This record gives sequence, C-alpha cells and structure tokens, in this order.
Amino acid sequence: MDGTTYQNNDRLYQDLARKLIAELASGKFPVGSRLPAERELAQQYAVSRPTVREAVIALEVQGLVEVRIGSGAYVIALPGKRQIAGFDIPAFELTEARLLFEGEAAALAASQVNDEDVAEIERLVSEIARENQDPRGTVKADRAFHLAIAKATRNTAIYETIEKLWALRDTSPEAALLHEKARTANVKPVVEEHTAVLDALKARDPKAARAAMRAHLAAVLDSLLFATEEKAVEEARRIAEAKRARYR
Amino acid sequence: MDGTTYQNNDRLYQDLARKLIAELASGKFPVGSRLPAERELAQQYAVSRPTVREAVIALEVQGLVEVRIGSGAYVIALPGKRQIAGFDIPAFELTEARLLFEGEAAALAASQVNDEDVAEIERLVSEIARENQDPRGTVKADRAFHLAIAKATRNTAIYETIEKLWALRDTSPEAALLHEKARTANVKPVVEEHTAVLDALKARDPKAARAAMRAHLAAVLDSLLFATEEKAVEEARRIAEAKRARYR
DNA sequence: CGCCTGTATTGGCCTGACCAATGGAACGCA
DNA sequence: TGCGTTCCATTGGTCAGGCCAATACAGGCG
Repeated sequence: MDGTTYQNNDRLYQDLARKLIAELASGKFPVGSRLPAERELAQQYAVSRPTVREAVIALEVQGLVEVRIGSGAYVIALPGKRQIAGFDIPAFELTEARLLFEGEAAALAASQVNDEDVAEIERLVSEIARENQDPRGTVKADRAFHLAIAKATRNTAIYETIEKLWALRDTSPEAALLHEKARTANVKPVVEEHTAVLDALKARDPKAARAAMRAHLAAVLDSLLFATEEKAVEEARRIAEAKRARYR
Repeated sequence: MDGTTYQNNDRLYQDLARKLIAELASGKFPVGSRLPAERELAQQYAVSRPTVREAVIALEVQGLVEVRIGSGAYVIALPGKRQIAGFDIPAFELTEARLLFEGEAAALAASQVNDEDVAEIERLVSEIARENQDPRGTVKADRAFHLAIAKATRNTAIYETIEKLWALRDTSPEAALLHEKARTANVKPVVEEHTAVLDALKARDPKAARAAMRAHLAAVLDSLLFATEEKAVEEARRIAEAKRARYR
C-alpha cells in the first residue's frame, strides 16, 4: 500500500493517527485549517467514529490539533518541529531572558534566604574563583551558583525555569560556541560580580541583589557581543547593540 | 447526573485523564502495576467506556502507560517531573513566577512594541471584556493577551518561558481547580487591570508596564489566596500570606 | 442594514454488542 | 506428583446507532 512500513501493532486508532499525521506533514492541512468532520473521516478511512475520535485525541494530546465543540478539529501545529526543544534560540535572547528572570529571582531570594543558603552560595563563589584559574574552564560551579539562588526563592516554578534556560544554554550548539569564545577571550575574573550578588543576599537586600545579578549578566551579554564578530552574525550584533544600553 | 459537580467545561476525557494522572502521581499505581479494567474505571468514575478509553489513550500518548491487548493498561512511567510536565508546581508559585517574569516581559515589551502589536493587544483586551461577561468563563483571550505581550518582547526565550508557565497552569489539576474557584468566586472585571497594561504599552513606558502587569498578577494572586480556604492548604496559605505584602 | 431566530452540521457522550487476545484455573495424562 | 493441555472468564478492540449541546450560517424580521 503506502510505502511507509505500517506498524499495525494492533490499535486501529494508532494506525489512523499516523495517517493523519502524515497528511498534516504533507501540507494537505495547513495550520489553521479544519480537518474533515469525524463522521466523514470515519467513512473515508472505513473505521467507526469512536476510532476516529481516539485518533484525533492522540493528535490533540500531541499538540497538533485543537478540537472546538460544534465546529471541528483545527490544525495548530505541524508535526516535525517540537516547540519544546528550542534549539534555535539565539544566545543573546537566552542571556537577555536570564538577565531579567534571574534578576528578579535574586531579588526574591534576598528576602527568603536562610543562613544555610548563604553558606552554600558563599562556598560556590570560592569554587568559581578556583574554577576560573583552571584553563580547562568548566562552568559547573557557575551553574550551581545560579541554581542555588534560584532554589533560595523557594519557588519551584522559578527554579525550573532558570534550570531550563541553563539547559538550553548548554544544549544550543551556537550558544555553547559563543559562550566558549566569550570565556576564552575574556579571562577577567567575574568573581567580583558573583561576590556582589552574594553580599546583597547576605544583607537581605532585594534591590541590591537584583542590581548585582543584572550587572553580572549584562557583563555576560557584553562578552557575548564581543565574541560575536563573524559577519554571519553581524545582523544579530546590530540589533543586540541597540538593546545593549538598556541594561547598564 | 452525577453528584460530583465538576464544571470542567470541555472534554470529559481530559478530566478523567487528569484524575488518572493524579492517581499515578499519588503513588497509588507504581510503575509496572496495572490499572483497573476499562469497564471498572467507567463504573468508578461514572463515565462510559469510550470515555475511559479516550483518557487511557491520552495517557498512552504521553508515554505514561502501555496497553496490552487482553491484559490491561500498565504503568510504564510516572508523571513526576519530566522536564515538560511538572504537574506538581503549586498554583501560588506558578503565579508568583508569572508576576515576576511577566512583569519584566511587559517592561521589555514596552520598549519594543510596534503599532501592530498594540492594535492586537487592544483587540484582545476588548475580547477579554466580552469573555468576562460569559459565565462559562474561558480564559482564551486572557492567555492570548499575555502571550501577545510576551511576543512583543521579540525574545524567543522569554516567549517560550511564559508560554510554558501558562501551559503548566492549565495542566496542573490543582492549579486548574484553584483558578476555577478563584474565577467563580471573584467575578469582578479585571478589564481595568488589563487596560492599565495596555495604556503603559501605548505610552512605551517600561516602568508603568511593569507596575501594571505586576498589579494585575498580584490581584490574581490575591484571588488565589481567597480561594485557598480549605484547611488542607492552610499551610500553603500561611506561607503565601507572608509573601503577599511584597507585591503591593 | 443590522439583529435575531431557526436549522443543519459538528463534536460530546452514552448504551449495548460482538470479536480477539490473554491468562489462569481446571482437567487429563504420564 | 508433575506437567502439559484445554477451557473460559476477563480484558481490550471495534463497531453501530442514538441523543444532546454547541456552533455556524442562512434567511427572516424589525
């Protein structure tokens, strides 16, 4: 039949769902368009309506279509590109987001930290100092520092968000490359920046914590821009340069 | 019909799926165990077998269970904290995170918006007004409003973060419940709050935009606290109450 | 011209039924 | 006694048909 190796592992609905996904991928149903009515699909594919419903639900759970009562099933995304991956987020945007979010997180943390948190963060700062000496240049302590602050907010949603942004930073090839270049090109110790954040937390001063964290990430942003020299990213640089002033 | 008045406007199967996921998360069905038979679940939850099948398929597509013909549905993973799901984030924390993040997003957006953005956001505000009249109380326009602002930041990382937080809000059973209660209990129109944000964006005033957005979400936070009355969540309320002052 | 109402269409959900795969218990044989 | 075979209750897979509620759109009314 169809060249695609059919995995008819039982479950008619899976079979149908695969076919429908193939239809979406083929462009037959662009984003925003409506799928045929359930009764119609049932007839077209020679299955019962419950089976059609099951297949549509499978698509719905995967975030491909949205079902509107009394109206129909509408395509809201095409298969293939998952929005979750986020591999294509430019490094600048990632850092800009971190600047804003982690700034707020630091401010909140300043009003929430206990002595244990402070002790741990202090330990991490000295760890970062040691890490910076090492030419191999890991960023484990740096990452741990930021996550410790996120954790000190006592807010899971904030913690997970910041963790995800770090994960994206590490995952994105472009981002990793840029950060690596920025790091090697710019060996000046950022210990003072971290220390400033630490001091603000010790003082339980939200405003100072926010300012220190933003200053730190603004510096990272700067080093990113510095590393962004290839003409391939000239465009990005131009845009970024325009934004740059806002954070200093 | 059934005595348990669940007002989950859409899709019975989603309701059931949420409940089943909650059961999984509760540890009632460890990995490897078998779920009750479809017919049994249908009786337990007072729904028909097709509906149970739809819910089970939803779990299956999410990779939580595996269905074996003639045998049953077996748990193959727990909903716990695979990076995307995050079902266990309390509603308060979610909203607190949104307050901070969306506040910054609004500020950034204020310096980035163009006239088209403003027009779209203005349209959504009037849409929200209409939505509020409707006792069924959808939040589509509300969601679209917040996402439009996130989009106006021209920062993919920020947009995706905010989108994810909304998704969590909709997904989390506890969060959905609380928001539903808050919504019905607190019918006062939030249109003015949205309008304030819009005005700040029109004026390209970052500070005002941040303040307006924070005020809006602080109000949401308040209504959440108002809805949090059961003694089961007394603890959360106590903690939340302490945090509350910071945002006003 | 716009609002309003009626009606066809569409999804939501249910009842009841039959088939096929499974798996364990009862059974029979060595 | 032990093991293999058979039988059948259980369970998922699928279908047919039906009724309700929400929606959309056309045609009529003011």
